[in-house]
Amino acid sequence: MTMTDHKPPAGAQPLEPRIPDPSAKWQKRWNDMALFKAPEFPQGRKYFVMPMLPYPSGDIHMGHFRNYSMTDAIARKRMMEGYDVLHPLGWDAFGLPAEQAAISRNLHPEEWTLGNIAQSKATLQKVGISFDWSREVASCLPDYYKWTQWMFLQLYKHGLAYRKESEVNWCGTCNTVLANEQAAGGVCWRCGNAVGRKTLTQWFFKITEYAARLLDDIDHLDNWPDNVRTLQRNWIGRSTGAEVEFRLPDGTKIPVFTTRPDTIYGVTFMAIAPDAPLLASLAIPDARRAAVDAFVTRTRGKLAVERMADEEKEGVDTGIVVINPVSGEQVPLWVASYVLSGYGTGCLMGVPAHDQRDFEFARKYGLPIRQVIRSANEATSESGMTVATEDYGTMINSGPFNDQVGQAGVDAVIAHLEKNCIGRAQIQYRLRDWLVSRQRYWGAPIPMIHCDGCGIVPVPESDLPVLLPKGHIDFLPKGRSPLADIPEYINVKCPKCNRPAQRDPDTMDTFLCSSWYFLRYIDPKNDQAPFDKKKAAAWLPIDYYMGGVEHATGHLIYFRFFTKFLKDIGWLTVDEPARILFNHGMVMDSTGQVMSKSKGNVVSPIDMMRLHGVDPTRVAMFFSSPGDKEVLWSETGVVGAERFIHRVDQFVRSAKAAIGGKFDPDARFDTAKLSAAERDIYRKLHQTILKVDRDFEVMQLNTHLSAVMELSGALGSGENLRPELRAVCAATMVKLLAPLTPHMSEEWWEILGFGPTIFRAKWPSVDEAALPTDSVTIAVQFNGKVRGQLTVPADADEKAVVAAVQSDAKLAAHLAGKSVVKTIHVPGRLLNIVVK
RNA sequence: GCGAAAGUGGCGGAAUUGGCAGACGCGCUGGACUUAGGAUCCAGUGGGGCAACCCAUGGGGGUUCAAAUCCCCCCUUUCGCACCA
Repeated sequence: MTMTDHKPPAGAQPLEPRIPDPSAKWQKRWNDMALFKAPEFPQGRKYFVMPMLPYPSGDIHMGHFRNYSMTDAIARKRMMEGYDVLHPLGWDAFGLPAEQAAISRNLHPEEWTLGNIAQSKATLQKVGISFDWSREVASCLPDYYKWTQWMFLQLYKHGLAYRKESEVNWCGTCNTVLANEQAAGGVCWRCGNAVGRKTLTQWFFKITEYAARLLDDIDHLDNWPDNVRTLQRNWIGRSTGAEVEFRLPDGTKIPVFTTRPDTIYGVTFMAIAPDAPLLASLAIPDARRAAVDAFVTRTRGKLAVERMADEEKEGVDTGIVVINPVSGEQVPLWVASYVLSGYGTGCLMGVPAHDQRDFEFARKYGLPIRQVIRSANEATSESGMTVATEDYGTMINSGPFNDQVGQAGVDAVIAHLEKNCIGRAQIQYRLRDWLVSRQRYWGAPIPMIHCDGCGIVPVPESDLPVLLPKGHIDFLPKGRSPLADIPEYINVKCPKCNRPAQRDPDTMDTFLCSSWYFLRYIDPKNDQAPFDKKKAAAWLPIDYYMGGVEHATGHLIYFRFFTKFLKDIGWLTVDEPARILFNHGMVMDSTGQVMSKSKGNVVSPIDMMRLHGVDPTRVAMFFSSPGDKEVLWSETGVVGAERFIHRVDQFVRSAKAAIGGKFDPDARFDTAKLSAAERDIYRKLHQTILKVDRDFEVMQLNTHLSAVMELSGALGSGENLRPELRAVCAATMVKLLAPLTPHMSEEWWEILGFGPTIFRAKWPSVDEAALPTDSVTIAVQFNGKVRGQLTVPADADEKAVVAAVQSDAKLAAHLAGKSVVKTIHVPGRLLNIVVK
């Protein structure tokens, strides 16, 4: 990896920006006046805005620049609106790339990480983002990860952290296990390689205990994008149904989950996952033993992607029979590749007539198919079926349940199960517990000790942090944590019995670090607690959280989970962390490729700034598309931005020259005393304020800018305006631009004679009296086609407008020889005359 | 396969949510001023037609006085989930 080169394109002359860039001057002043330093406690109205915690992979790129420029714009507008603003940034500083860098260039991960942080921070300061740097956090520093460990201990104390042996996602490239969310689609989220499986004993968080609340509370996240809410709902995946206890002839229970208890008479086989723990404990008849073992070995050896790619369902008969507790019938138990060990009980009842997967499996192995549901329009015989019928319908061939319909049938079977103690209504979630241990060095050590005598013993809170050992460490992956090979680290005394014991050698998933960092921003220096409860109560929730959709089913679920947990144990007063979530679009290169270091198409904001200045670059980016859509980055757009800024600059200077001395930038004018031209401008000015407010709040900064451009176009040179109005227009335009062009606006504000900073000036408000117009231009349609325009008094009614049409020769011609069927008048918009 | 979103000039994108499609900008064309232009300013710019007008928001149907917007079918693209019983 190389740090971004800041050299101009080959052959280009070193150029001065077209407009002098005042950014350094203002950055220094802001710093000197501590403009962005948030108070400990908000005094008045508060606004907590933040971007998602970035991983410091090198210097920042255009994507970061766009993202932070958006939170910057929000922070600055809120400052002008009088809020106490908290706008912090920190670093998701643990994680694999640092370790990879350590291996490939013999740098300690910490050195590499802190170097990247320093460089990124320097760049962000140069582009003038309004972060309160006094609250910066880095998750890899002991004063931060001490509290990450503390979080782990709280979860453990409350029974939400546990260890279990299971088959887990294993990335052979990264040499570590992965959480389900990080192995979506069977590939590793970081390196993109196929994920394998491995049986290991690992730490898990019982996020499933919060599944219901995480799902239900999505309904209250009104200001989150719908797609994120849908993604989360699907990811958590609630299914309602029943658990049914099938039994072996010897009485051993084989519980299964089903969403269709009404199909229980249609069960013709049972299927168990090859890796289901239950399978190992079953007595398989000798005759079948070898075949079953061979199948299990073969299936379990496959990578997750290979298994998913298998179109054919495969299986083998175990020779075991299972008794249907409702019908009393005996059916064979198969091991089947399509059964997932992690869902439900890892075992299912096969109902081929009414489940497509079971149907395909039954067809392949010649298992019987029995219809037990009759739905409205299907009457095919079992042998003629080509697909399963999964619709609800009337129960048939179902003994005492015959003729029950749909949900009533489901309920009747569940009632029967419960009455006879052979099952119960149940809800299943697709969400799995969160696997949090990682076999790597560069993460927060898991604060647990394994003692032969006492078992698992948590590190006492007073002993935190458990520090990562420094010095010479072999980072080369061996399939176990590098910490396992450091005796000075691993060997400790048991806190309980004081006898020799071992530390847990693993570190935590970095998603833990980022699950609570927003709380640390609130109280970053606290060495007694992760944060102060009163400060948290005052600042939370986050008012505006900005990040990419890619975190919809990972970080954003974990972070909601932590918030709910901390509320439950009395640390927080909110149970949702963020009020507004905004998904920014990506920055792509001009060919539509995502900018990424590995593709080598990263554009550095530094080059752009040097060439064009900070604010023109911001304008070009904001202008190119709305905030939630991607940007295809091209340098051509910046030309328009420069021209626009230049025009505003001219206007501001000439307006100041015309007025000479002091003026009130928020002055109101009596429209009756203005000339017609002035009244039009004054109206335009206030219409612009209205539009800008509306557009800004939905991050449509492209139309925010276009509104101000229109205003600027309408103003022209401004020579036809009285100096007071001309100056107010200049001041207002400068304010409306301030969130987007902070440095230029400060400069203009100073030119206009104000100070010390525009960000303590009042955001413009709309003068309602300026808005009404006395006449409007409306479209005139005949039979829905626009045939002309007409300027009429603003309050003209339909009759008056029709009369105006009749007296307009060109329009009246369309009426000649026709009869009017009807007219539709939309005041201020159009008149449609239907003629025949 | 399932689910979600989106398809508008040469390009980025507007359109108060059913009311003049193409705002604003880039690019392009012409002009002005210039020793010069990657500067600035002015004008033009969806397609067709001398015109009245006609055609245009992926394609095809429909609802409506009126559709980029609502409904149905199809095509394409992007994203998410991938046997969740």
